[in-house]
Amino acid sequence: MFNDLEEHLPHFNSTFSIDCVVFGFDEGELKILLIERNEEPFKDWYALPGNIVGPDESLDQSATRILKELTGLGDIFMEQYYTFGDVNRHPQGRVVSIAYYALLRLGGDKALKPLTSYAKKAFWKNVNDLPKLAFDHQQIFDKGLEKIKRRIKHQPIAFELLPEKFTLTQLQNVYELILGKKLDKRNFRKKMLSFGVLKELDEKQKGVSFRAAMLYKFDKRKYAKLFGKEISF
Amino acid sequence: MFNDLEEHLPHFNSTFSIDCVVFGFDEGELKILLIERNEEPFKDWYALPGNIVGPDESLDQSATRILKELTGLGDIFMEQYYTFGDVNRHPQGRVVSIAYYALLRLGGDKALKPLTSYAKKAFWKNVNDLPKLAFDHQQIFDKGLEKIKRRIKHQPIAFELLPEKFTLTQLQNVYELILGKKLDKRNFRKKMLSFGVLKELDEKQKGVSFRAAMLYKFDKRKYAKLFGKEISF
DNA sequence: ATATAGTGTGTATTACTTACACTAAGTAAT
DNA sequence: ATTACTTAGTGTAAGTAATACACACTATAT
Repeated sequence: MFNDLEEHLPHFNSTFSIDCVVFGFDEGELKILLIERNEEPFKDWYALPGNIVGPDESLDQSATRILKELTGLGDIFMEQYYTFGDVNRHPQGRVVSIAYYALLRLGGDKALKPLTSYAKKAFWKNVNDLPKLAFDHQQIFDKGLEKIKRRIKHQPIAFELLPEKFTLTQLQNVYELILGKKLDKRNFRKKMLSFGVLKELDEKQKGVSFRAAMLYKFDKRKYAKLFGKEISF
Repeated sequence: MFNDLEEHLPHFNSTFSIDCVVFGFDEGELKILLIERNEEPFKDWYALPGNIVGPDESLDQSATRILKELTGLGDIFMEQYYTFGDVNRHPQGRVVSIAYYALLRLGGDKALKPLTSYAKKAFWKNVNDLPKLAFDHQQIFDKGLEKIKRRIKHQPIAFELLPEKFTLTQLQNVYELILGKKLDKRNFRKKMLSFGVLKELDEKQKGVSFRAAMLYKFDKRKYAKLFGKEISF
């Protein structure tokens, strides 16, 4: 299939891979998905989920596949954000890695059963309490977090982390965790509601031992419109 | 050097390349640098400058080298912004391309004498009047323009396009061209000056057949500080 | 009934954004 | 020297958005 390449293009043995920073919001914490590696190099180390891009898949397809293998989920919000290509970032050769971040609704306890051989297991870890990571994955994570910090200020991506029905406090929580600072409750609500993408439901939170909060969902049509525009938080 | 790769990593013949969208501002126009290709595929077509990443250079180094070969200039502001990896984007094989944009002070008439064999010649072309481009380079350009539109709103990168001494009208011009809309002169000046990174010089524009404007330069120290923060234009 | 813990609401002040039009200064032509 | 031309340079008022701030309400648990 790639005979032409050998004949015409200057090339050397090289590989590209995808690495994913998968954010999830659960029990008031911002977490990312890590795996424990089952292969050399860095066997038994913790790492970001990632894999080699196959010859017949595009980068986006590859990222989607990796997440599917890991979580069983499709239709996840993801976005490519940076490509890491230092010469020695992989001890076994030249591997350029294209990084994606993903935002995931944790909601129910979705069991993580990686279908891949390269990972022993997968688990969620609070972003403020990460172990030492393999390769340059700490750097990849740092840049990913920085990216969604910027992004959340200008586009309504926070919803991607929440279940279908959520309270305003939960939404505020997501913003506070990503931005790393406290926000004023009244101002937050005023502003959020002013975007006009939230729909108040006739339903309240359940199972809490205090006053139950109203549940909201977001209006997908208006949300899609807003997504195109720049908002400012 | 990359023996390990052959032994351990799944791989196939593949290559990565860098493509650059080099913006320049000249005579009131926003331009980019194009080359006329001297090699197959797409021989004689116009294309963005770009090249294969060498085995011993990082992505940033490679991008810097490409610009140096093309313009003779070093120390150019550039930033990686997206990686294009569709399976069939290159007719001869799998080539993933990491895209950079660069902002360049045109100022004097710097002759463009490409030192590379793959380009017959290089020239500047107004962004609103681009010819048909090779590969997926139109798409790469589109995304690059979109990127600096976003970026210029939040970070003071416009200066990178201007000569050391410039007038406020020139600065406004850059903003208008990138954002693609007219701005109010008084409001623009008010806001720009409020950032506190501009220094008024004791010097005026020369060689114009009308009232000469004051020249400004920007204060690099304050500029560096501001660069870290988010501004909003 | 009482303690507890989180929900939900309004206003006043300040800062920022927008819209808008004329005079000043220099050059070129007569 | 006068005039015509072209761009430079300036202020204010009105509207909009951001911020700071405190207490009563409601559901549950004991």
